[in-house]
Amino acid sequence: MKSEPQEFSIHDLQRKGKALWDGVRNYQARNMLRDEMRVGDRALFYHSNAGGETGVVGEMTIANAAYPDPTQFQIHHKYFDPKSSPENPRWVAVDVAFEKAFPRLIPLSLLKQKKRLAGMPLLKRGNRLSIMKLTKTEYDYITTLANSV
DNA sequence: GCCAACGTTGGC
DNA sequence: GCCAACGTTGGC
Repeated sequence: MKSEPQEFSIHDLQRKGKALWDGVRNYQARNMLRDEMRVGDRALFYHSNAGGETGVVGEMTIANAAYPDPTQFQIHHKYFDPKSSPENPRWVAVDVAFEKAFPRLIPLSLLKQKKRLAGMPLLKRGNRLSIMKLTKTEYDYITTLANSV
């Protein structure tokens, strides 16, 4: 799950313990939040658009299944969507819980070097989704990298 | 700041 | 439904 660290970082999540993962405004990503995420699922936290600090930074778990993203109804919020309504909400959010911050960032450049990660949507050309599935094998391998880099 | 690659909007 | 224009994402 991607977030720009200047917006919301792993350290923000660490401080809060639990947080609303809001602002997803892409249908494909929304469908994954809504249809595929269950309480207890594990997720990697990815810092996007972070200059030299772009990459995977930690782990979290899904603490609450998808429900309507409250920010879509807040007129002055940057995630406000005038086309959405409480009766017919368009966007959903989940709650995430902090698990761990890696001792150091796993840079995107390193992920790209690993042949066994080549199938990850994150590394596919042109992919801009902020929510992506990964296999258990990929997940475990990345957490291994976190401990060995 | 640049720009490729998308996604969305809206005229027709 | 087509498609041009525009907006966004996100790596570099």
